Amino acid sequence: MISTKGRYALRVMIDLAENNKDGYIPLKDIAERQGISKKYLEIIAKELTSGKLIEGVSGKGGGYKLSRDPGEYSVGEIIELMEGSIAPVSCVGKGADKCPHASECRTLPMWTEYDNMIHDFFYGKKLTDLLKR
Amino acid sequence: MISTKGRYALRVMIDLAENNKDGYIPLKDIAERQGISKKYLEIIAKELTSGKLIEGVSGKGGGYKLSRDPGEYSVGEIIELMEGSIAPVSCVGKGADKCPHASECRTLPMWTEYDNMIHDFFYGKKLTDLLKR
DNA sequence: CCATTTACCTACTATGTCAATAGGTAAATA
DNA sequence: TATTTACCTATTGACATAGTAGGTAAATGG
Repeated sequence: MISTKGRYALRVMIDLAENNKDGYIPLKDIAERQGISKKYLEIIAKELTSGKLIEGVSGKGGGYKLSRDPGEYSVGEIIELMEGSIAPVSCVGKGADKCPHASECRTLPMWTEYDNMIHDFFYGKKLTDLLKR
Repeated sequence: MISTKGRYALRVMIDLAENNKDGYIPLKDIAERQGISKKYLEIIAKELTSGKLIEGVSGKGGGYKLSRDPGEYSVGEIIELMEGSIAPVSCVGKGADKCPHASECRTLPMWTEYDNMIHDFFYGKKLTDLLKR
């Protein structure tokens, strides 16, 4: 299950991409447009910032903006940053804990296949694919 | 993330399929072969039973057996029974709570596409595809 | 017939994650 | 210099996960 954090982060990125004309965009505006608590968005924006996906400046006229062109973001990297990992089971993916029974496991090949499918799906999708057309 | 319950359930089904020669198989045997707590397996077997995927009889010589031919099971129905739903987000799938912004949502089409992909993957896989060859 | 084996039942618990909220401080500008 | 903004730490209630504990009921092998 993809949590609200991941989903909200995606909506923040989309909002920033669709309203990128006038410099920095304050969280207050995004919160109002998206109907999400500003306080909760602060947590999300913080993580997006430390992951170098967006940039923020304080003070009047400040806010956030994308640090790259919208087409340069994959949905996968956004979700993976927020969720930690997209892996469907602990036996596969990034920090796979190398189960000792891996060689004779009946289900591991399926999980691996599944993990690859998910990875391809989300890394194939770009932020621009989600914008209003 | 697919929980241990779903994964263990799958291993129970595989174990039953691979050892179906001699009638009913006691949980004790499965627990030993699979290295899973018998107590925990009881919970899983109970749910598999109430979902009509397996059948159990009490007493000496009792245990569990598959209620159908292994080829008649899809991995999807096993996981869905244990996890409740495979839906990746609350906006799609079985009990989708029909978000009021669905019509203008930028991300819903992607979640729907993702949900369909997952569904096809797991319902396309049969229990026999996981057995030792 | 009875001891043993098995499923089946209810309850409990420790740990962790999720989805926020609360109440501030620091920075930048109009 | 007042206001607006990001940024920081801490806390909370609800829920799910991954089991454990301690029994009762059913069926059979001896």
